[in-house]
Amino acid sequence: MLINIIRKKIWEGIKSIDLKSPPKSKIIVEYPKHKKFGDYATNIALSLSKKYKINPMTLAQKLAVSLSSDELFSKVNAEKPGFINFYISKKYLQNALKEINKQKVQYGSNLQIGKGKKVLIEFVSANPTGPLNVVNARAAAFGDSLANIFSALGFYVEREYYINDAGNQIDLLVESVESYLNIIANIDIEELDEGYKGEYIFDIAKQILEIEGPSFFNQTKTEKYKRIKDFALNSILIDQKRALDRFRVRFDNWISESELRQKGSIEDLLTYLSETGNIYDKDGAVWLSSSKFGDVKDRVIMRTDGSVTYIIPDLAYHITKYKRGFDKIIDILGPDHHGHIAKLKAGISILGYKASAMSFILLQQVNILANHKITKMSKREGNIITLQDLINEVGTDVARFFFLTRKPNTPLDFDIELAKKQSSENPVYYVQYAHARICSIKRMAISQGIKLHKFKKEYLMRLIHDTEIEIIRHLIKFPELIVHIGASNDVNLLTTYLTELASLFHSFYQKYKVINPKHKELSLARLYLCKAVRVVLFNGLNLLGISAPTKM
RNA sequence: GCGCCAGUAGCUCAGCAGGAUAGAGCAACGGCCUUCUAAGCCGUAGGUCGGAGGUUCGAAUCCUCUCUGGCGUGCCA
Repeated sequence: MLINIIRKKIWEGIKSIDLKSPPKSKIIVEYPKHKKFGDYATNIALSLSKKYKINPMTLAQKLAVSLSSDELFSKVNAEKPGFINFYISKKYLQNALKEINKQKVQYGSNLQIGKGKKVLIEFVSANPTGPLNVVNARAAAFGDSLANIFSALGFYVEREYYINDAGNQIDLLVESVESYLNIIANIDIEELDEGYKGEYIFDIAKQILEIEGPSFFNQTKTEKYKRIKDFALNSILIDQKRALDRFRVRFDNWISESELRQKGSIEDLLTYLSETGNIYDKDGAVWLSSSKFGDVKDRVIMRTDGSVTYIIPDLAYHITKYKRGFDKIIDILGPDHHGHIAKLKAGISILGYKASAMSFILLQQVNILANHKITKMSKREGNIITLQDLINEVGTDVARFFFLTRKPNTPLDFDIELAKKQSSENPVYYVQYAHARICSIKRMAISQGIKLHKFKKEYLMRLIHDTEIEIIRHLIKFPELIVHIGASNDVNLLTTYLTELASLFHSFYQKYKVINPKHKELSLARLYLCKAVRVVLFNGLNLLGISAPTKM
């Protein structure tokens, strides 16, 4: 990456100037906000000036002079307070296209970063009590794209979905279905007040009756419970998977809570916890001393009735993540799991695992706006907008892009009406259109006998206009951006980046003609530039899980 | 009460690995299709970055306080 090359050169420059001892501080190289300050800039002279008691400007000038002979730069300037601004030479930029077009789908990848380290990303993990909602959709888009980015950075990534198929909410689900069964069969007309109420519950009840017939009711209570539970869970999970599939999200692992419980992991965990001496009895319940490990207070882990609270199976589950040897464990959580993080971290520390290997990304809520008013959704009440609905309304590409333009921890108002109405003005189309345009140009070029295999690298000199150079400048930042996102999890920066690239390209398209049979060399050079833009648009969209159409 | 998140243009939001004149999209206004797709381009207008202090050569960005909104703070998951 260019940014690292520059860092290295600055470092060498510093050594060549006789400072008493070379500095240990990191060399920060950044993109200046304004073009007139060059392509890259460093504040190293400012940050070193204090330590060495030198005037920052003097130091900057010295460094600038020593670096300006490098052919990578057309100019190296020292500026006002003590910045050093680097202007990349046109020749370097022109030649950078070769690298992009050579690497193609690999461009932007950087396998050296992850070096095969194992990353586990758990996301969505919705309760199997109903269809996926819009927060789940946001999590799906975000988690999947983040996983794509980690893969591009050379990590070994697994996407994981944890199925909470045990606990109170499952009992409630079964009771809800049962009440509908009774209603359909005229055994009872009362709807369950506290139960889940969506149409899907009704459908499940109907299907059970269709399959089992009236003899269903002859079974014992426990038999019926098991029948309903198995059928309902299966049906809901299939539905969730189908929706995720349409959303282009595939999980590597589906981990079932009840299976974990069956394997005895809860008992093992409880035994281990009591051995560590971090649990105690109080008020007839068993408590975890989580407050000693950063939680705001101690938590009940076993109720007076002997059942365990949610934290225990979840902790048991998280231990498997460590045991499976992941170096980096990422949980993407919904807003309601906010209070859960401290407990989990405390538990992990108590058990002697490194809590620092875990990171939690909290997604804020998604409000659905209808008639410009927020509609409160509740799975219990069955009035949710599902992922399926969302895909039907706006499509996978739009929905994914929309979710990914926001950083995770800002709440997101999703105006369905607007998204539908403005679908032709949506930024995703803007980016996709740039891609489609390039494909269109390519088709036209071929039809006019201008073929890229006749391109020669000497033609690159013909790319001299600001707009052209500007595009290349942007293109070479792509790998740097992907690395940055891998470190910061700021997936939203990629959507911004692609929008900027599309904007530069549209501008170029408007200003210059690519195909001109009278100027074959120029045409081929521009075609080559287009190709590189297409590579980056394609790879970027691909990382976001969004299609790159060749025609629109 | 305590904790977390947010507060930036009329609206929705970027920017917050401290940097040099705070950005985009939508909405508004004015232009551009005989030429590779107008789902596009060019231009105009719009801001004391919630407020007050502090750290720094330098703060939208870091720290403290404060106001507003959301969420969490279950022997629910």
